[in-house]
Amino acid sequence: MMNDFLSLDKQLCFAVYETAGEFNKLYTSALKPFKLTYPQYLVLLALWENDQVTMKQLGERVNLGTGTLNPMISRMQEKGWVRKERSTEDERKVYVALEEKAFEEKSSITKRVAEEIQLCNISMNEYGELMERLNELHKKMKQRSKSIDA
Amino acid sequence: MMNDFLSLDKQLCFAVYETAGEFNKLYTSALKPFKLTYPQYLVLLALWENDQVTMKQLGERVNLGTGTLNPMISRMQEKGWVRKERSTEDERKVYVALEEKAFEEKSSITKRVAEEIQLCNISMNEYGELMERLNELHKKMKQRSKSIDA
DNA sequence: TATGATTTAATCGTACACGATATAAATACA
DNA sequence: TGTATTTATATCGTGTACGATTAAATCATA
Repeated sequence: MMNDFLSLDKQLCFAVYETAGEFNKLYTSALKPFKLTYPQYLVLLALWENDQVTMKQLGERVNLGTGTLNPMISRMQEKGWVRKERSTEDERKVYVALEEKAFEEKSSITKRVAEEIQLCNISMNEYGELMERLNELHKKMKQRSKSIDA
Repeated sequence: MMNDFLSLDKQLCFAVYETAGEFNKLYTSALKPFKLTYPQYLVLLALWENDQVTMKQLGERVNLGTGTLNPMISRMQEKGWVRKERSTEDERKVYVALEEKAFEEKSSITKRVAEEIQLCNISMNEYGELMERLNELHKKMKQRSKSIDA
């Protein structure tokens, strides 16, 4: 029983690890024409939904700490996707805002990504099922890490 | 229809990304006492199954290129987990072999990891289901990336 | 209102991760 | 035999990722 569990766990951690890697490669190739990386695209997705947020809020949305996010946003700023604006009311806060370029290119970027994904022939059903189960797992893992912190 | 697809995709890539991140954190904390990282543990898992393989073979098993694997194996060598041995028959090849330490600590490492995982209260059923679906997806994504290369 | 605690960003050190390039050994074959 | 191609590993540059530390602004409260 314990052994079954261990062996399943071994397989699952490989599966998650490798699937994440494949996603990375897939998106990397789709995003290459735009000179965007996969994590940068995830940040854009978050910002397209909700612009003008602080670094902290953005970090919570994409699950990244300041040590990762800060240099990444700086690079995106240099490439003209976003700008940082320090709040005048509370000078600790820095707001991240989308630049015109990010709005203009939104539809070509998402279109390109969708085309690439569809090459994988994944059905909507498969997609939905997998995601539900991933989210269940994700939720449990987050619960654990929170209870550890406490 | 296209929009449903796009929105599902967006959610799925987030879900995979974040779940991979949570796995990383979970294993990182479980492996800390052994001074192992999560990718290093995956390499050990592969080597416990099959020792004495070349860098190339190992890279295929864990889905990592030489640019990632080589410095990682060097670090693991410095810490006494493995050793590199250049083949005398074909001097291009380098075999990776486990050191005694890796055999000795195997059971305490896997035990520690299993304990940590069980804190998440994941049932065997959930585990198995999720993995099957991940593997389906993974297979399709690999097919795609292979057909691109060709 | 001074000051200690909290909040927010930025920086630092270590370790992946990948594609591109370099190097050297082995093989193919004209 | 000699040269071109292939194969295996190593290195390089860029970009995540994370925990720990630093620094500055704000807040709480004595």
